[in-house]
Amino acid sequence: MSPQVTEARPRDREATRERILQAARTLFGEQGYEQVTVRMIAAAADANIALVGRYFGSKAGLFGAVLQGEPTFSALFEGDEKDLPRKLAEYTAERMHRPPDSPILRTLERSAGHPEVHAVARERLITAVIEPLKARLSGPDAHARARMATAVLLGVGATRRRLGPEEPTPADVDRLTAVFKACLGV
Amino acid sequence: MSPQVTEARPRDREATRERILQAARTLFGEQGYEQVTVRMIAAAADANIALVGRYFGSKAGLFGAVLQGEPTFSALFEGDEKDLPRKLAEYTAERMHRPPDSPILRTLERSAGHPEVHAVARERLITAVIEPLKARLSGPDAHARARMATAVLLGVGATRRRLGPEEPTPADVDRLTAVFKACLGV
DNA sequence: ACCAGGAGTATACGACTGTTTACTAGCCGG
DNA sequence: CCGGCTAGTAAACAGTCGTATACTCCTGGT
Repeated sequence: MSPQVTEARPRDREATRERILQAARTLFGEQGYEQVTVRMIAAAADANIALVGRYFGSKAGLFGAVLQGEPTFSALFEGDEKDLPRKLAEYTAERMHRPPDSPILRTLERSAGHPEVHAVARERLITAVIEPLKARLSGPDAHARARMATAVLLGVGATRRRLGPEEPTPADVDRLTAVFKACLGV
Repeated sequence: MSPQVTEARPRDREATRERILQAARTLFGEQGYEQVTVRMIAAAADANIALVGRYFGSKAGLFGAVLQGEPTFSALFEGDEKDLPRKLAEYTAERMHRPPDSPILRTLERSAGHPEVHAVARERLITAVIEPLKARLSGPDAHARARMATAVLLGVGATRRRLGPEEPTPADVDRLTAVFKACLGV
C-alpha cells in the first residue's frame, strides 16, 4: 500500500474560485437551486465551505455567477425564419432524452421556488430565450408566438424530468417541427 | 368592542382532518411541496402541528392524500377525438393566465425536488393525464403523441409561473389548437 | 531569513425543517 | 357523576440549512 498522501494543491485563489463555480454549474444544472446545498458544492469542488461565501457572497450570488457565465441561445435562432421550426424541433428532440449541455436551461427548467432565484431566472429566460427568438420573428403577435414556442421548450424538459428520458424518433422530430410551426405561425 | 373570545371548536377528529387536508390542498397548489411547511399548513388549518403527523403520518403522506382526493382529467378528454385539440387549447389558454382550479396540476407543475414526491407526482401524471389521453387516441404512436401534448400542458404552466400570466387572445386559442393538432397528429 | 498578507480551515451560530414525546382537557358510556 | 378514551396541546428533538467567525499555515517580497 502506498501511503495515503493527499496531494497538496497549490494555493490559487482563482483556480479554487473556478472549481467552485464549475461544481455549482454542474450541480445546479443536475438538481436545481433548492436541492443543492453549499456543502455539496464545496465537497464537489473539494474546497472549504467558507470559501463559497468568501468568493461569491452567498448561495444566490453563486447562482447568479453561474448564470452569467453562460452563452445565450442566439446561435440556435440564427438563419432563415423558415428553418426555425426544424432547428428548434431538433434541439427539442435532443432535450427529450438528454438534459441540455448548457446549465442555463437545466437551471431554468427548475428553480421556481426561492423568490430571489425566481427573479434572476425569469430575467435570464427573457433575455436569453424569449427576446432573441422574438427578434427573429416577422409579422404580428411576435411576443405571443415566441412565448408559446418557449412554453414547448420548457414543457419538453419538464416532461423528461418527470417521466424520464425518451429516445426521439424521426416521427417525433417531424411532430415537433409541426408543433413549432404552429407556435411560430410560419 | 366584543370581548376577544376565541370560539371553542367542538372536538371532531374528522372535521379537523378535513381542515388540514383542505389547507394542504390550497397551499401545495399555490406554492408547491417544498415551499410549504407543515407549520404553515397547521396554521392555515388552525390546527396543532402534531395533528398533521398523527392523521397523515408525514408531510409526504399528507401530500399523497391531497393528490388522491382529486378528480382525474377524463372529463377533459371525453368526446370525439377530432374535438380534442380545441378542447385542450381552450383549457390550456385558460392556464395561460390562471392557475388550474384543480390542485393536481398546480402541484404537479412544481415539485420536481424530493424524490418521494417526484415518484408520486410522476405516477399521478401518468394515470391522471397521460393514460386517459392516450386511451382517446387512435392510430400509431399514441404514447408519444399523448406525451407531447402533456409537454405543452406542462410548458404553458411553467411559462406562466415564470413570466407571469398572460391574457389569452382568440389568436392564441387558434394557435394552441394548431399546436395540439400537431402534437396529437389529428 | 523573515514576516506580513491572504488562501484555506475548523467550527460555531441562529434559524429553520419534519417529527415525536409527554402532557392536558373535553366528551361519553356506565 | 365519574373514569377512561382520545382529540388536542406545548415543547422539545435531531438534523440541516446558509452564513459568519476565529484561526492556521503557506507563500512571496524584501
